[in-house]
Amino acid sequence: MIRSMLKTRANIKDVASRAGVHPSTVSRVLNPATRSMVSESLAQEIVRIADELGYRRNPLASGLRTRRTFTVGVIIPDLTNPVFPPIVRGVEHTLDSEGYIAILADSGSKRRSEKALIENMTARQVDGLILAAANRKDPLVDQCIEQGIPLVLVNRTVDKHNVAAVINDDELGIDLAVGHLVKLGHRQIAYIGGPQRTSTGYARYRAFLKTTKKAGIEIDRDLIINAREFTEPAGQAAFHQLSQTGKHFTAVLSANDLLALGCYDALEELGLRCPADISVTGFNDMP
Amino acid sequence: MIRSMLKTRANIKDVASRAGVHPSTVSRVLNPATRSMVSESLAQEIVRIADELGYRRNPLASGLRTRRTFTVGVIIPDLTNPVFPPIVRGVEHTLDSEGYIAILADSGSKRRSEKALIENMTARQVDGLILAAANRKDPLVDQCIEQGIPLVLVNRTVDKHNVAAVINDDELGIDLAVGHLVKLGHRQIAYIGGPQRTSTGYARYRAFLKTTKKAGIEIDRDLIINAREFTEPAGQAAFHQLSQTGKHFTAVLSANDLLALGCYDALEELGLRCPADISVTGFNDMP
DNA sequence: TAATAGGATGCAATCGTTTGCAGAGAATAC
DNA sequence: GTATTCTCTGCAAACGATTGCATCCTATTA
Repeated sequence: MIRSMLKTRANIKDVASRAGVHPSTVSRVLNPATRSMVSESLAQEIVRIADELGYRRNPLASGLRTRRTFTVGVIIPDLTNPVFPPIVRGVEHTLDSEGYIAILADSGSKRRSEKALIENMTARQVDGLILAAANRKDPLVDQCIEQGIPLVLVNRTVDKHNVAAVINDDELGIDLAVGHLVKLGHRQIAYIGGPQRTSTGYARYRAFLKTTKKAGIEIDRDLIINAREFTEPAGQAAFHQLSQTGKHFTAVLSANDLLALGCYDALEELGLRCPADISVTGFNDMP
Repeated sequence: MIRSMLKTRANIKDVASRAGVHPSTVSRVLNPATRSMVSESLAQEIVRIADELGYRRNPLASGLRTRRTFTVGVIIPDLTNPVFPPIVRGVEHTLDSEGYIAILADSGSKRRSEKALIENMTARQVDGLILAAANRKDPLVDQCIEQGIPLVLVNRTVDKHNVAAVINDDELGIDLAVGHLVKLGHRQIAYIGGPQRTSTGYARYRAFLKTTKKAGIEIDRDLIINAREFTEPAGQAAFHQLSQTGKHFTAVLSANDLLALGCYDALEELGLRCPADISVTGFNDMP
């Protein structure tokens, strides 16, 4: 075959000429929405020829014309944070089943690069964006909405707008954690929260206050520390800060598992044992 | 401005007409390789106008013409396996710095879907593929090579061809692990290996045999089990199988951390403690 | 001063699809 | 038997960029 030497792949024109029809006819057959326009017998013949030639529609060309790329951008702050892989996996799987693909970007939590990434993705004509790194007030989100880019937030949400967001029930989670600690007999509970600029950090902090109040537990404000980041070092630092207050506490509730891990590090440095000396509870669901 | 009402974004024609030149001139200016063709003063003017209008090249159109999409496909068997996120992150970061983006797909270790994914990605005209899921004999890899698709293997490699692969030094790793156990005084060492169809599983198995021989350790073949998968349940099952041999061993070396985790599960079920009763060593570098 | 070289820009075809419009028959209505 | 409506397919113009070729103008050379 000459074809195999010249071009890498059959295009719509090849299929058309092989079937003795015009490319537009082939296009119509291969598009479910327009398939009914062409006579059934011819349609079948065209389909046959198409996959005989191994034809695949070129998404670039078709996207150029239709402005749909069946592509969505996924921006994650840090893929090595164990919260995200399962999310990404699910997202990717769902997209795949609908014929979409995911463009993945790890922003490394840098705002600058997030802006650039969004820019890049919209230039690439993604059909939508999935953000897992939004802050409560987020100019980037504002901008997307303004430009009319379909947007879904994951894990976190924003204060303004009402943009689709899939998040978990922070209040319930904190409630369960507090309940658990209380049931174990803890009364002096410290709290290590996350950054208040994030919806999760903020919601969990509020939930902690509310839940402990409801349970009738007195909380010393000095035993509440909101870390600047959801990271292990931040948790470690926060724990040290707690212990430096000199106040007594028997349990620590962390707003996030990475923070909790940091607590363990600090415990070890201080020669304390868990749970013998102090209980540490996290939030997400890491291994 | 009428523009803002009609189209979403300035295109090359807009820039051209605003600058009073032909689109081709704009194209040349914006392409580093051809920029020198146009007079410096005009070039600067065009650049100025371009970013005044917020012009971004449309990668679909340009890719259609040039057949380069600055896109690479990344196929991972299971993103929730902690080995992969750092890899993906690194890959993505490097690609990004070169103006490429990553299309991520999690194959769920299914061969069928891998084939479909590769198909999908090549249809989308990716400039290259990164596979983290190759088997030692891999028809999919053969196919890519045959079709001339640039390919890089990560984490695992194949027997045939010599395709670029970035992998770690399995032999060294096993050597270190065995050395460590020996130094601790272990002599009865069991081994839980990975699937022999993978280069990692195979190489580590060979390395184990070689290293223990070198160290003068007698290994009972019954205490070597190669699991079918690199998963926690597989490790668990393998450990049970080991204990059912009734043979004595004081340490287990696992070819992978997930397998090691499975061992812990099994230990717990058997009421054994680690490291008091038995030492368990893994391989990769999970938290 | 005429011939020639060279630099800068425009022209138009092309990449592979999609889709509004038009036209050709065939079928139906009157 | 003519008029009207369908049904099916082709035509050609987009979509937004790139690039070989032609052209024009200016500078160099003999």
